[in-house]
Amino acid sequence: MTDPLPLPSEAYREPAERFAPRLIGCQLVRTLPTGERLAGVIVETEAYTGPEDLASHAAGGRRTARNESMWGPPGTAYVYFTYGMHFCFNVSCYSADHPAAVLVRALEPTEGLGTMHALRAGTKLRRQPLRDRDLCAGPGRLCQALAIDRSLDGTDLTASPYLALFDRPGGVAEPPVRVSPRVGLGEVGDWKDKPLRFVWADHPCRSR
DNA sequence: GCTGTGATCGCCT
DNA sequence: GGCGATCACAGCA
Repeated sequence: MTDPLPLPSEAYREPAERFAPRLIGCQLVRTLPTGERLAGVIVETEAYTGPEDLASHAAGGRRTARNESMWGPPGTAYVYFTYGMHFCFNVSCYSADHPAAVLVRALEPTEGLGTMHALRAGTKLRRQPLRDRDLCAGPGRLCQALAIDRSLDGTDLTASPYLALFDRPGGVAEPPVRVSPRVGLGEVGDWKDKPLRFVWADHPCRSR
């Protein structure tokens, strides 16, 4: 197998429904201001295809200060805050001025697990010890574990020293991917049922 | 494993 | 003023 290379720029130009499964098995690397590396392999994603997608923050072509990064060039990080306490990390794709993005929902943590545990511990007491496989098993969890917040919104993932994506290593089997409807959506008609969620089948680090 | 519920606040209507 | 691309916990199977 070969060492992981940066995800090539043409990969980001795919439509979200193709880019989302393409990201499964790729590596997300977060470098802290201290220089410490935190990393994980992507095991779960969701596609938000464009203005026609009623579940998207950009449904109907909505463009606001909050979702501006969805409209950025392919490879722009879109980080938003939700439920009063969580961040979610997305990667914009397809083309500039087209609001398509892929939500990264879960990672298998591979580097910096000690720091991830510290970041996830936060201020609240935890009754059960946190298992490694649960460190990044959800969109809010992985942002907390990798110290991703609104300050990274708009980051160019193809050129940032702080946040980067690497391709799957060559010479290893392609991960088995299970496709299903997206989760956590409100009333969005047909779009609720479309198969736009991609999960590494039976991976222990997928979200529940 | 599953289900129900409270927490908490920026953003849009 | 209402709600959300969620999480953790309790209680039950």
